[in-house]
Amino acid sequence: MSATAQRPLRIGEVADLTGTTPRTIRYYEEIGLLPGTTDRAQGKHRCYTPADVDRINEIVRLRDLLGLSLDQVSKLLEAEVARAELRREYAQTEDPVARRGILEQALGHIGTQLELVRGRRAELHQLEGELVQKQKAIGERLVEMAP
Amino acid sequence: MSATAQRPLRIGEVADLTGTTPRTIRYYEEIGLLPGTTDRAQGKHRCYTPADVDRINEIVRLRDLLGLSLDQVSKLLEAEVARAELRREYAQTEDPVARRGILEQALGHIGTQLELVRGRRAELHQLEGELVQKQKAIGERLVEMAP
DNA sequence: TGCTATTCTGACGTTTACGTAAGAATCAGC
DNA sequence: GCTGATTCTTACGTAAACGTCAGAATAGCA
Repeated sequence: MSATAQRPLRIGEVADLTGTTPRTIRYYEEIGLLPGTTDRAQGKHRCYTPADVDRINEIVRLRDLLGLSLDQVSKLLEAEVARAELRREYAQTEDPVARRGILEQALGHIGTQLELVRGRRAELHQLEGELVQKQKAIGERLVEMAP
Repeated sequence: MSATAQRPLRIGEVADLTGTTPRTIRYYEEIGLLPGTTDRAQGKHRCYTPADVDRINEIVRLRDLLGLSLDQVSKLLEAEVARAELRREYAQTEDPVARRGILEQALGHIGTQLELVRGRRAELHQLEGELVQKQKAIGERLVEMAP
């Protein structure tokens, strides 16, 4: 496999990759949005993986696109943390009933997020319609004015 | 014409109608987002029209749906002062060229708003797509599990 | 091993968008 | 004209989401 640079990332690089700042990343860790790198001696540099970058990008998107507070994002992603937990369980159980239940729960969490996104999109659609109406109205007045 | 209650509205009513508070409305006036009711003696109650309600609703929607700062909203709506100025000019000029210019400017502003709304909607569309992908993946695993 | 860039940990500062409280004034109804 | 509800102005308070600064420590490199 061609390695995509497995070198651990430092906080500054991650900040650049996610359009944030080191301070922001530390803050997210501070409020529990990001996992405090559990095995890290006091004073040592934090290091991150591409997966962490994905996660931060996800946070930023929920924050910016849906206008959620970090608290709300946290709750929404708690479902995701729960999913990670569930995946661990999933790998460890053989019981097909349990596995099915876990997957179905995951489906539910994604469903919640989809509802939010679709709701927001519908509102924007409505707003767009009204703007187009205004546009038309003005356009007509312009036409009436000077044919 | 059946009158739709031409009685001027007070700040508390407007707040209820727009899902805001009197404080918020005064604040918007304070920062120039709403017109300081020009003809109002110090200490007298503010009074509003249904048009004002519409305007506040517009502000709230831009704020909430697009996540714009009040400063950005202000710019997007052309600081109320400038708008009032334009309306005055529009009403006072007979020059069709000037009137056309003003209307065209209005069209431009609406165009800007439309771009924002559509852009945001596209981003949400993208996010929705990714969520649906995840959903499908899980769904397939469920099907594979127990047909 | 030494140097320089980056990061670390507090801790206080800042901005936005209001909330809240106080005391006086206004307004609608009786 | 009185009264109770609402509003007025002024001013300080607040929560969220970081910014910024200081002084020490670390990491990568020559």
